[in-house]
Amino acid sequence: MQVKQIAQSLSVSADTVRYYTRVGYLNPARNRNNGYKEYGQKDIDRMRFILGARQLGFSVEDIGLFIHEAGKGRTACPMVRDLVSHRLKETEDRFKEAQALRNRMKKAVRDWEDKPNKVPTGNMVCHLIENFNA
Amino acid sequence: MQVKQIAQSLSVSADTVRYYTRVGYLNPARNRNNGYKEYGQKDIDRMRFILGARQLGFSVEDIGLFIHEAGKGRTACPMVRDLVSHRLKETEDRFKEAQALRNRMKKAVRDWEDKPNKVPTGNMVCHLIENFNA
DNA sequence: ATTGACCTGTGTTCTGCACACAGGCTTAGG
DNA sequence: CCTAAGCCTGTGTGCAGAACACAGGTCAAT
Repeated sequence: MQVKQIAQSLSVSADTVRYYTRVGYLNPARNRNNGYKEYGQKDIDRMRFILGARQLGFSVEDIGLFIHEAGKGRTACPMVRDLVSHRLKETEDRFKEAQALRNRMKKAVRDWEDKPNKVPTGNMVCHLIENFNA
Repeated sequence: MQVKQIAQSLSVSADTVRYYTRVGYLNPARNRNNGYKEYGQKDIDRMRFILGARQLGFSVEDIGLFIHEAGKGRTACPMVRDLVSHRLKETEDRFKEAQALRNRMKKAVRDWEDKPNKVPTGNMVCHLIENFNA
């Protein structure tokens, strides 16, 4: 199974598969004839794990820790539990930040509705932005 | 005024100031003696514009467009108005995505509360992740 | 003059892929 | 048997928006 094939069967790009291979999370065999990477069921299962973890907000590095731990025959579950709360906090922060930004932007759009365009004066670039109050 | 000083007076890092200088948005003079960059009021005003624009979700590249336009003596306001709605949509998307991710993560934490840790079996890395249903 | 603390500019690193590119493979036609 | 077209491959590089590393310069106090 070549890179394109496994990529398609998991609905990701071939580059994504190459990336996870590059960082060592997938370990395809090599075709002796042409040097192409040969992926198998093990790689598919591994990819599913990776994609599942990404869907839960874990970083690629986190996933490496899990894989490493499991590779030594030990349970990675405690690490998963520990890290998820950390990542959840980060996500919560990003969520709130995006929300606040969205609100600022909406306010800007409203405020600007009845303001004119102006030619730049002095060091001013755009009065809309410079005079906007968060 | 050296980089550290302007950075502090605007509550950003010196690296941030260096960055905007590197991309050409700030144009400090050079101290003939030591080659250090010398920032002035113009740079402070420019930095304020940049930071204000960043607060409104504009990309660094967007800001470059505004500066370029204003530099030619033309009003950048129409570009600002055009771009803000585009960026607002992006922000809205990121907001929703962060929200969805947060909810998935919260559900995972709840679901996992009454599930045990398990030693990895076969190609499985962590059953918590592998068996989680979004 | 010399120490030591601080500061500087430049180059490199980060995330998670996407893209560029030269070359190899495969298949249809001649 | 050869060739041409067209897909595929691995490797190397690029991206935002800074943060970090580092060798060396500067400056006040000795």
